[in-house]
Amino acid sequence: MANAPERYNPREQEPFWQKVWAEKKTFETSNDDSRPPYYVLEMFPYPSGRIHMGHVRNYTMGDVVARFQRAKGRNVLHPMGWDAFGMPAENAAMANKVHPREWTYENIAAMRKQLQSMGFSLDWSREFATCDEEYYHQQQNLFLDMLDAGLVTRKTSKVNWDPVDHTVLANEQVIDGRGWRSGALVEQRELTQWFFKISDFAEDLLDAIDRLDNWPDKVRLMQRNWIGRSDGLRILFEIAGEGAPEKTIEIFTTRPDTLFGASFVALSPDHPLAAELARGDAELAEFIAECHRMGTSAEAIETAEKRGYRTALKVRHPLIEGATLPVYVANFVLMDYGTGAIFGCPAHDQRDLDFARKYDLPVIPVVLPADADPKVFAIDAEAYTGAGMAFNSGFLDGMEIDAAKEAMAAYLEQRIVDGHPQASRQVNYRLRDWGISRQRYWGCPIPVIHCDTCGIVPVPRDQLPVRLPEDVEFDTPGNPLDRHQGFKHVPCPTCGSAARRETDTMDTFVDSSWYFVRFTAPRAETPTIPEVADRWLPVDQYIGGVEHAILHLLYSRFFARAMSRTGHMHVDEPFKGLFTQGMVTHETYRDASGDWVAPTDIEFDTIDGHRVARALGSGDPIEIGSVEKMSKSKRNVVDPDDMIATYGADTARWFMLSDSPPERDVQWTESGIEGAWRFVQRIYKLVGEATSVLASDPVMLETDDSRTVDMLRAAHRITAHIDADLAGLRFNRAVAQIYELANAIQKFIPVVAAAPSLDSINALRSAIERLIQFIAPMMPHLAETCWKQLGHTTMACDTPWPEADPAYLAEDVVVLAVQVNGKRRGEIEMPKDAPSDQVETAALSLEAVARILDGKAPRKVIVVPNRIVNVVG
RNA sequence: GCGGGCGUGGUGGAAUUGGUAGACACACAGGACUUAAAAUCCUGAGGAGGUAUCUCCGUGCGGGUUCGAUUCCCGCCGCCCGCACCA
Repeated sequence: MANAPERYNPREQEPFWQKVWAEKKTFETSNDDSRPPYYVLEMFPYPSGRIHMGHVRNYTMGDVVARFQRAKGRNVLHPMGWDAFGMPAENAAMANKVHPREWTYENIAAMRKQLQSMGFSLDWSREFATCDEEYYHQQQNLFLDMLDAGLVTRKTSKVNWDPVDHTVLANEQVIDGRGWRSGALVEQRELTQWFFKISDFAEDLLDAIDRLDNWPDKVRLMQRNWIGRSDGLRILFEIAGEGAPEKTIEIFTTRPDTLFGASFVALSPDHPLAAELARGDAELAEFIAECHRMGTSAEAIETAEKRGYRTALKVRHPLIEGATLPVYVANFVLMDYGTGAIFGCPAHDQRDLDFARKYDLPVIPVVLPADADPKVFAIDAEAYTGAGMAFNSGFLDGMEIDAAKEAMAAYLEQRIVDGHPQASRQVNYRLRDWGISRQRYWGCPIPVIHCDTCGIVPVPRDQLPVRLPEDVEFDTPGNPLDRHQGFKHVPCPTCGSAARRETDTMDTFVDSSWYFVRFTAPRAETPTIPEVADRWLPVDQYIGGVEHAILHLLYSRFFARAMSRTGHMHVDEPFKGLFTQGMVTHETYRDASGDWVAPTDIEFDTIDGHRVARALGSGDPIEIGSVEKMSKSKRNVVDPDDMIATYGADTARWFMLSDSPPERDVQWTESGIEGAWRFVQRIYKLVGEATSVLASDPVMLETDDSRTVDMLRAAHRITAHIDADLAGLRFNRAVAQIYELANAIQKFIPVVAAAPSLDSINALRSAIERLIQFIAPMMPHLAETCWKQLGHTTMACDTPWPEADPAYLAEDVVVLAVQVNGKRRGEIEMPKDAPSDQVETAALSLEAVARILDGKAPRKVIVVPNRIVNVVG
């Protein structure tokens, strides 16, 4: 290339190629395509107004996967959309008097432009926002289908109320007793709410985790714990004496083996029996009221001591003739787990022990640790919860815990109390139904009508969608829909009398629980086209932040099941492969007064090998602080737009993929981005040099220079590595391999230039073309520019992925390390697969080995073929 | 408290099933080019000692298994994450 410019200019090249891809519809995906499908998806963004570095990292990874799979011959679906309902739009409406719709769509337009400037291979023809009428219309259809299928329920229960956002939160959305979004301390309120019956699927959601073998173990474990299966026993305790409102109390336990150590029974303050007893006991009523005031925030729970109120009731011990146990109402017993009642065995449960010490109840050890002496074994301040053998326990004595549990269950199941078996096996889950009612405007309206005569009436399908009204006020807190007379007051669809429209909207997590299905047929007039959904799903590779390990991923797994049950598709697990990427971090800086300072306001220097920072302009000293997740409050945010303007998208993409393993946090550094920039320029220069050498006339046909074969060997070896690394999402390792290839080519170019042969020119062409193809998924614009310069008229992104030729991978000579007593003392070069005795002889003949052996014969020689020899002296 | 993960040069990080620790990059130092700087290119480098060949020590700490341990086992120390009155 005669007039090739010195430097690569991304400001010219990037928009150019983006325009070409858009015009050629390069990345638009057809549902009818004979190539095998591959669905790669990154978690779609909330349209906050600007993309951040976390988006850049997330979508760059997804784009590498998409472009790689595309080059490997797959029909790739790689869509993008917007998780567009939610509170921030309403907050903006309140603060700036702008309608949430307007605010949201403006943000989407701005962010779409930013994403497009990154050059992602997205199919923009499938784009939608969850606040699009089309989308929430279909979501209302789904809701009604789920209602018909019995997957939706309405119940009155205690709910988490966020006093700042004026709305209800699901359990999953309460973090450390605070609203996940507002951060406000959550209150408990009694409300009637809509629920999805996710707990119906608890068993299946749990079992199927075992088969999600392309998910991180960490996420699988978190989901397992969240579902929280525990196997236990419900046991009936007979109430002793007369005058009690009931004959029995049913408790739940996972430790029936410790029943002989029971010393009390405790009821939840919300237990119906407790309420009944309180009617005749003012003091108990006061105690229960006090418990309710206590709140259930994490802080309240942690600081609350175990407290109980001793009722007049006693129950008979199920096994010990004549023995009775006192019945307490205790503040630590939860009504919505198990039966709301427990038996306490203080010796083997810390909480029960604390309670027993406080109220001076007996502590009877019934599990003996392996080495303990039964005569002296006693419980002091710590309960024994480990393994051991039952003792003090009648027919259980001598059994290990598991056997004792089983024996107790089998025994009690046979006994009849009050007409029922005394015990029944019970599986309990921590997972609760998913409350989806939100008292907000900017969400998907729940399509039902409340009629005093007909009850709950679904909005007829031909009247869908229930549209969000435009004319709403955000001046007062609370739900604008509830104040909107035209929206709220409607005739009953069944009887025609005056009725009330449901004014709650759905939790925005509903929107994100099926968007990945909708992408397969985004304009369908039904929620899905089942055969199309079945073809694409499950998503082959889903990529996003680990913060969604429970909420979003569990809800989506539930939705896939619900949608399968209602016939919208036939795939139970939505995401075959899951990858959770790390965060983007940056150093933090503070000035003398302790205020955070933005990196753009600082200049850096190196003094005595130490980095020092000064404020731009004033020159005041700045303290370099810890590396933290980029956040506005710490002012350590770097704007992707600035990076793209300065270095271009490819440089930002390359930096995001280099060095740090994708699942770990990556630290954004100025030197790192500079390094990426230099590599972009280096590749460009290398291609320029290679191009001129490739154009030279070969002076001979073949070459006897071994460096040509070495070049090909390296190129093919690296091809194999990169292939495996990209398939396994080990981008940082692929990057290292690409550097090696670039280094090898750089050394090879002068070799070819000095003595161009047909052989060496072909080897160089093969190597440099591979290099460009390897960088193509990572730096697509640079790759296209280079590809063109290498004389191609087709695009790099349309070129099949290069293969590694096994002939070049096979080594005929290997270097084996030689150890003496496990210490490396030298190496030998041997033909591949040389017989062990030859290897041994060669190793022993090494001077260093002979010197250390000092004439003595080795005791043993271990030969690991083609790897290592260890001489044991 | 329960559960899980991590700990390797100045830095980010490599290292198949236990088999040559430190690939690749960043930063650094020296050199070349330049009036000079930037850019670029070349060279060096885990630590200690030695002119060099070389020797010793080295993957948080202490043990163990093994011909051989960053990798497996046991016990500590430190950091990070998740759950948290779930009976």
